[in-house]
Amino acid sequence: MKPPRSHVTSFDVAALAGVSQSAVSRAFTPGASLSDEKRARILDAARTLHYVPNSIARSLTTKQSNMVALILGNIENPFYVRALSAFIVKLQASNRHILTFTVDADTSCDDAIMRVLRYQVDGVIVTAAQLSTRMTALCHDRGIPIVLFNRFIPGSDASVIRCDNFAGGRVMAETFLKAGAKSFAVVRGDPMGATSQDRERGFIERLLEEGVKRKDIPAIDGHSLYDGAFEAIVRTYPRRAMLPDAIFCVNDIMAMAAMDALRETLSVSIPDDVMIGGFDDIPEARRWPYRLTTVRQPVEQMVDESVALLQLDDGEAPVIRGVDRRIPGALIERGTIRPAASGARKRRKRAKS
Amino acid sequence: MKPPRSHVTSFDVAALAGVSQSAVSRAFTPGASLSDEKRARILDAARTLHYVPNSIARSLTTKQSNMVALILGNIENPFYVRALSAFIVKLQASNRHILTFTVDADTSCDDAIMRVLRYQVDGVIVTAAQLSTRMTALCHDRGIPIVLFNRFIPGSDASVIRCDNFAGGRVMAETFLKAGAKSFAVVRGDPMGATSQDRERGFIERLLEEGVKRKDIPAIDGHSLYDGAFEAIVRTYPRRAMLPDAIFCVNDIMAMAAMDALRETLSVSIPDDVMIGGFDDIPEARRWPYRLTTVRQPVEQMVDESVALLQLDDGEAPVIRGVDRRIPGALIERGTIRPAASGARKRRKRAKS
DNA sequence: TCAGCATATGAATACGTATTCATTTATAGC
DNA sequence: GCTATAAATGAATACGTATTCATATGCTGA
Repeated sequence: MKPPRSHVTSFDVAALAGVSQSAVSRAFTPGASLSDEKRARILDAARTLHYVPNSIARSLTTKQSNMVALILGNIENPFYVRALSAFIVKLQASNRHILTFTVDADTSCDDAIMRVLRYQVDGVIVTAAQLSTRMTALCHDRGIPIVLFNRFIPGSDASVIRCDNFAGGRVMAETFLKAGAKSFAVVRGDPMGATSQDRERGFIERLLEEGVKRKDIPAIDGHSLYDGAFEAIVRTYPRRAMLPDAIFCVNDIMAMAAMDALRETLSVSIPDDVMIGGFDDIPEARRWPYRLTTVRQPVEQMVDESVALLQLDDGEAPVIRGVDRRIPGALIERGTIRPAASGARKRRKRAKS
Repeated sequence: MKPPRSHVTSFDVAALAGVSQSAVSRAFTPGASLSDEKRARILDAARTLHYVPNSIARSLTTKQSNMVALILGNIENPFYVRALSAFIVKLQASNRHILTFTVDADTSCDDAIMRVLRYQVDGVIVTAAQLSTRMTALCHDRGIPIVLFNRFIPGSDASVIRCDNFAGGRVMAETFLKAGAKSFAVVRGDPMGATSQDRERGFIERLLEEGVKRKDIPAIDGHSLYDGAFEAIVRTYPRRAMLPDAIFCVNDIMAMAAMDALRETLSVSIPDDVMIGGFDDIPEARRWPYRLTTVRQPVEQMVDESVALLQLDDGEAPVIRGVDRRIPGALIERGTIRPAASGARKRRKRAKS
């Protein structure tokens, strides 16, 4: 029975290999000056002793933890799960480790940040959570870059990477219009969240241009949750006659909830009785019961740009702040919106020449 | 412009508060011996200097990183997302931090373990990934507890917490039998994985007892993926006449895929033309298009027991090994299996007295 | 008032590595 | 063969905290 918890250190390896501790350290540092013969001998010794370098101690001297914090709310939304997954894969590939936090959806994540700070992380990514400007300042003071993923916090100088939600909303309106819709509704998520707001505003703006009255575009609160949207839809539309031509849900889970609700309670046929538009293009959206027409968020690209903004590789670069990158989404046409009316009889003005 | 990256240390705080560095350390250590007056003064000084204790340095002396590694494969399966979420919440509540890793589904996670080891984590949780016994030994040598979540690796002395998959499979068979099914099929996940195998074996065992021939229970490989199961079902059942009475899918995503596939390609009606059983009870399973009858895995309890097994709180306890806890699942009856035949004309033997 | 004890406090040190600096050894240029 | 340069090496130190040890202080009971 060997002594438990006896951590073998670089000194032990050094002793066995007959070299100095410095040499052992160098053997595990790529690019360090060390003869091949000695390196081989050290690695051998390390293997027989089951030596593994202690990253904690390493971080203490390097001041580089090689860790990135990921703070996320609302993990119920598959979109954020996809983003999480993409972040993990991407960061792992560059030999970085991920410290994951969840906070209650749309709660301030200040305490999470405080805990993150203690770990000297190399960067912070925040998604689906509130963040005070004080915390941003705290991070920036310490040279820790912080990027908001699909979040926008007014007054903050944190960098943000987001989908062009406003344009996406417009595209959805355009698509409904081309399909001949004349009455509308929008299911929104967090009424305070910029993401939901932007999508809604883009949608409405385009409709206003077409002469639709603002008061004729009712907003339904779905709270970005399946159940929330399901119940809201059931409550709002007790009878089929009350349905508009088209409903824009600001994200896909809520669109799926709306479809399920309408089909279950009113046996509605989609898109014949009502058209549905979503946003995100989560994997479920293309499945058979839904075949949702939606705006795809370019997750991979958004993740790539977020990580790039962290500048993980040159530690001395000043932290980038204040970037606000909007990446366009792409309309994915599936079965919940009728194809553009072929007769071209609906276009009032601004008809494509 | 203040000097960037200048980390304020406990010495700085000590200087400002007019005390020793030891005192500052004690001010941040609950239960340490320090006068209230001095503690208040130190916390004040810390606040004005924006001081935050450095957990890295702390971990170096305490040999406690307060971090737990979570290694997961197949994040596509919502069940594991739920587990992930539960783990994060639970560990976060006890002030622990989570280091997240993903590995390719059913790939060995040895390299992830190696990286984890470097961080001196207090515990490791592995789910949906292979793990060599060598790695288990490596962790145990270092006193790092490791628990397999819903995984079983023969020959390993890692502890495992899992659902009683075998019993769950039996229950599903029983339910099909009570509903009057006479022909069956099973969609399995990873043919090598113990989880999938156990569910399948339990299912088959119960059917054999009823006189069903083994060769009459075809197995279809769905690879635990939605798309995998969808395609396998389409390929296996080109015509409706070929369908058995009941199909047991060893997890819910594959059950959903099977339902979608059968409805889309054959316009099959469920449960009238064919009954479907799942396993997991993911949130999607209860949604309108599915209303899946399934075996619920008690995620919360499984997570609680997993964390308990880590013994995070008494660091000196020897690591628990070799535990194999099987927690029973619960049958959730919804709409994809007909209710038990009321005429009670089908029960041959072992009829409930 | 004093022994006896619990509490407060600071100096010093350990934790395990990376890295600087000085020294030695190999390499190249002529 | 000799100098100029580059590579290799080890000793020593820094990183920021927790903790041990010894000392000082306050408090109890007689």
